[in-house]
Amino acid sequence: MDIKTKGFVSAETVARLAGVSRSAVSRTFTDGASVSEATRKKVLEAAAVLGYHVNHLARGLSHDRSNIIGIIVSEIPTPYQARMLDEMTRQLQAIGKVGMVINTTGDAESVANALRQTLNFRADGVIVLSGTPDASLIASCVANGQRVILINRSDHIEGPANLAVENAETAREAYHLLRRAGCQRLAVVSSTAGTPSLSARDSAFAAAAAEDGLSVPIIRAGATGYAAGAEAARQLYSRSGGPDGVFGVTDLLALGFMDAARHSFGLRVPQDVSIVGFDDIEQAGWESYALTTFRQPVEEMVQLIVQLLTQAGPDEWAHVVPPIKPVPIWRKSVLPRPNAG
Amino acid sequence: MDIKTKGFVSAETVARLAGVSRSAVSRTFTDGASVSEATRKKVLEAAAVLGYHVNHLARGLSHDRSNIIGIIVSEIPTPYQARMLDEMTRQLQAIGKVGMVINTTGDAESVANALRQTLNFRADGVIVLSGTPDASLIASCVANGQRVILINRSDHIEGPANLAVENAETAREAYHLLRRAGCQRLAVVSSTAGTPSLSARDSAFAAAAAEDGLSVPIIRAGATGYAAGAEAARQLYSRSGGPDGVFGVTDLLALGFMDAARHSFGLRVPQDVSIVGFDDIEQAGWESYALTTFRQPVEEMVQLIVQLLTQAGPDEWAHVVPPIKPVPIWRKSVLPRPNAG
DNA sequence: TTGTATGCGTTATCAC
DNA sequence: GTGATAACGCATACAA
Repeated sequence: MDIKTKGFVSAETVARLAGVSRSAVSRTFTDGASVSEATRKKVLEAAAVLGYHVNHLARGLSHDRSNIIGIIVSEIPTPYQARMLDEMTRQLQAIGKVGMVINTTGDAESVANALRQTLNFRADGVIVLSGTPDASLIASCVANGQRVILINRSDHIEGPANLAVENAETAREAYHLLRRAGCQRLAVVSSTAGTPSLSARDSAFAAAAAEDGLSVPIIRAGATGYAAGAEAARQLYSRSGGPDGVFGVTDLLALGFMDAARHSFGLRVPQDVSIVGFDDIEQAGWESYALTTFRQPVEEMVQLIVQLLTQAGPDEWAHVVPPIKPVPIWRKSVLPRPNAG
Repeated sequence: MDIKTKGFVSAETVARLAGVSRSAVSRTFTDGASVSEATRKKVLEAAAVLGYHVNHLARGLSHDRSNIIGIIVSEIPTPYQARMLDEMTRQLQAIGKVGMVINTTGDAESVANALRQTLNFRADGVIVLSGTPDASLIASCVANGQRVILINRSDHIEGPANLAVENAETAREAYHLLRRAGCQRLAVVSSTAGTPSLSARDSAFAAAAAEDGLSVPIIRAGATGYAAGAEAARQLYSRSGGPDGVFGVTDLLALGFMDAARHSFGLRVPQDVSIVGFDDIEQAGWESYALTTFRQPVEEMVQLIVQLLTQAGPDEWAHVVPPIKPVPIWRKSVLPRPNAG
C-alpha cells in the first residue's frame, strides 16, 4: 500500500507513519544505537510499507565518510584490468564500501578530471590503476583526507601509498629462465604505452642481459595489447636471425607474438622459440597458448589495498606495504632445460 | 599556500577568503548562474588556493539528482561484461554521470543488496547487466523515480526498460548457417548458468533444428565460460559420432570447445567440425581461433541505454527500444558452403 | 549582480 | 529509551 507518489521517501515520512520521531527512525538504521524492540519493529514495518531506504548522500554529509571509493582505470576490457576491477569491487563491498569507477583514456587531463570527480563525491579513498596523475592534484586529495593508492606506477609521489609488483626483479628472473632454457638470441616485446611498470620490466630485462654481455632488442610495435605483440613478431621475423627466446612484458603482448610467430612464420613454440609472459591472465592458460608466465597475485594485492584503505593511517603506509612478488607459472611455452640434472 | 588542516574545504571557507558570500561561490560553480566576472575571478582564485571542490553529495541532496548511475554486474573478467562496463562508464561520463559498479555473485540475495545500494545512494538510474532482480525491489526503484534498465534478461517485468538482443532469431540464423555449410550432426554448447539470454539461444537453435526433423543435443557442462566449453567437447567426442557442427551460445564456450576438440581429439576446424559462436569478444578474432560468430553491437546498445537513462520518460520506453540485431562476423571456423554458386 | 534565509535528509548532542 | 535541535554543504527563492 504505497502512499508516496514520486521521489524518494524520507525518514520524516517513516516517522509519521510509525508514530515516532525522526531520531527513532535514524537510530533504527544506525548500527549500535539504542532503540527499544517495540519502536524498532514499528519503524521497520513502516519503512517496509513505504519502501524507505537510508539516504547515504545525506548520511555522508553529516558523517565525514561517504563509503565511496574512487577507482581510476583505463582499458577495462584488458583481462588484467578487468580482473583487478572484479576483485576490488568485490572486496570493497565486503567491507561495506562501494566502488565508483572512472574510466579514463589515460592521458593527464583525463586522469585529472577523474581525480576531481572523486573529490566532488567526497570519496573516502582513491585507487589509481592507470594513468599518470598530476602530483598537485594527488596532493590535494591527500590534503583533503582521502586515502590514495597508486598501483604499479613507480613514480614515487609523496603522500599516497605506492603498491607495485617487483617488476625489475621478475624481469631478471625471466631473463635467467630463458637463458637456462638454452635461448641464445633474446628479444623483449614491449609497448609504446611506456607506463612505469612496463618500462621497468623491459629495461631490467635488457640490463640483466647486458651484464652477460648480451644485447637484446626491445620492440615497441604499438600500444600494449595483442596486436602490438603480433606486429612485433612480424618485425622480428621478417628477416632472418629472429629470436629464439622472447619476453613479453605483458601476457597480451606475448600471446599476440605467439600467434603471429606460429601462423605467419610457421614457428613452433617452444621448439623454435621460447616465450615467457607477465601477469598470468586467464587466456594464458588456454590450451592454444599454455603460456609460461609470472602471475601477479591479484587477490593478495587487493587485500593489501583494502587494508591500506581502511586500517592504516597515511603515516604508517611506508611500513605496511610489503614487496609483492609475482610467481612463475610453468606451462609449455618455454623449452625445458636441455642439460637438466 | 594551504590553510586548512584536515578534511574537505567548504564553500563557506572559500567565500571568506574571497571576501564574498556563500551564494557567490555557489553561483560560480553552477552552470548558467549570474555572477560578475570580478567576483567570479576572486572566487575561482580562492578556490584554487584552498583546493575547493564542489560537494556533489550535498548538491544531490537539495537538487533531486545525484548523477550516479548504478551498474549491477557479475563476472566482470568475462570479456563481454568487461567490454560492456568499459563502454558504459565511458559514455556515462560523457554526459556528466558516473557509474557506481556493484559486483554481485548473481544470486537473488546478492542482486537485491545491490539494488538497495543504488537506492541508498539515490542513483538516478540502474543498469542491470546480470542476475535476476526481485520484481518488488525493481518496483521500488521505479516508484522512487529511478530509471531502471534490464539488459538481456528477457523476463519482462513491468516498469523497467528491457533491452535485449534478438537471441532467438540469431540462434536460428546460426542453425541455418551451419546447415548451409553442410553440417549433418549438430550440437549446441550451452551452460548451466541458465540465464534468459542463453536459454533463449539454445532452445531456439534446437527448435529450428526440430523444424527440419533434426534432434540436437544441448550440452551444459558447467557455468558459462571457457572450461565449460572444453568439457562439452570432451563429453561429445569421448564416443564416436561427435558433431561436425556446433553452436556455442557464447564465444567463450565456443573457444573452449574449439581448443579441446583440437588438442584433446586432434580435430581440425573447420574441416572436421564447424563452430559458430555468439558475442564476438576480442579473443574470437585472435589468430588461433578465427571464430565465426555473431557480434553484439555493444556501442550502439550502450548508446541506447544512455538515451533511455536521460531523454525518455518511463512511459515512452516501450516505443523507443528498437530490436537489436547481432551481425554475423565471418572468419574461419565454419566450412565454406560446399556447393556454392 | 549580490547577500540572506530556508530546505534537502541525516546523524549527533542534548535534555528528558 | 525517546524526542527536539543543531549541524553537515549546497542550491535557490527572495529581498535588496
